[in-house]
Amino acid sequence: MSKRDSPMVAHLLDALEEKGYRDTAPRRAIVQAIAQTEKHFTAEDLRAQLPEVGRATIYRSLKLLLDAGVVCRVLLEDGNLHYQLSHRGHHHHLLCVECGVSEDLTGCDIEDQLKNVAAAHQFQVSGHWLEIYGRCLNCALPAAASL
Amino acid sequence: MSKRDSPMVAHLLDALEEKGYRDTAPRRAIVQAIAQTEKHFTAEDLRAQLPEVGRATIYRSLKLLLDAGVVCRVLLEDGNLHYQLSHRGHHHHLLCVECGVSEDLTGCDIEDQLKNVAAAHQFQVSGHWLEIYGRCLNCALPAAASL
DNA sequence: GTTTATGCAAAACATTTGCATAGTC
DNA sequence: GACTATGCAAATGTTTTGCATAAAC
Repeated sequence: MSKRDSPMVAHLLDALEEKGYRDTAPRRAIVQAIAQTEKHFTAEDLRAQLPEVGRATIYRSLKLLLDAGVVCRVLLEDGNLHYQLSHRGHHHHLLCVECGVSEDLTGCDIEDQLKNVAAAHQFQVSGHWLEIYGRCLNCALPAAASL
Repeated sequence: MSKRDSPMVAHLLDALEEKGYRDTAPRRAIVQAIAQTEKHFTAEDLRAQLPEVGRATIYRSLKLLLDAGVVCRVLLEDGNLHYQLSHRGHHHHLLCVECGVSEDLTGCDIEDQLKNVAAAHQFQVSGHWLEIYGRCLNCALPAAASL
């Protein structure tokens, strides 16, 4: 059970508890850091933010959060994989290439379309991974103004 | 100019030449290894196949081939990035999760659809990355038969 | 002959693991 | 008290870099 934390922090801790993982100080620190950002991040970003937490604990905790489904990986345009807060289940991401803000896109209805395309290649589709890159409102406006 | 090589090998060497890169023995070896597989591969796969070529040369050559647009990166379902032969320009991949065969999918027409979805989030789309996972004909048949 | 590429070894990262200690339940 | 988590350091794996030598043009 989580104490008086922000709703998001409580949600993340609950997800860990549900999986039988213990409520510890380092995990709280990690979860708080994650809850505070709307951007994607790397293990090393977290490490820089939380120098008091050991490297191994950061990597191990990220795996637990992934496993619990409350954090997911996102693929950046340059091929780097980062982490971010996530809805459970299948979804996609809108990633701002300027500021790094990322947003979950639930409700994915391209699967049918993919199945049709793949059928032409005699492929039986079992899944897909889609990332969408662009500019968020804040970043798109200044760019348009300076044209 | 490339000698009597397979058409694909010649195509790859030509792509390098077009960019002003020299025709060397290690590059030929790398290009031949790549031309011979329809699967995705890693730098270390190539290294195992070509022990006579130095590690650095493999990594450097892969970058050149990427830059020349004849090789691209694919994202595996587990988050690993591999390389594969590629059409130039924007395209997607059908990846067989059983045998690793991968096929290019040219003609991508989901951009409009993505723009609509993203507009609802006030995002201005500039690009996307889509990978499709499933089973190729050879792998789908045995699986269906054993049900 | 000038320029570019190679190979090696070392460096730079990123991630994982073993193990003794400390914290949680 | 039993079990799990942590921190550290070391091991592992991957990719990059410096530099002297060799090959291409």
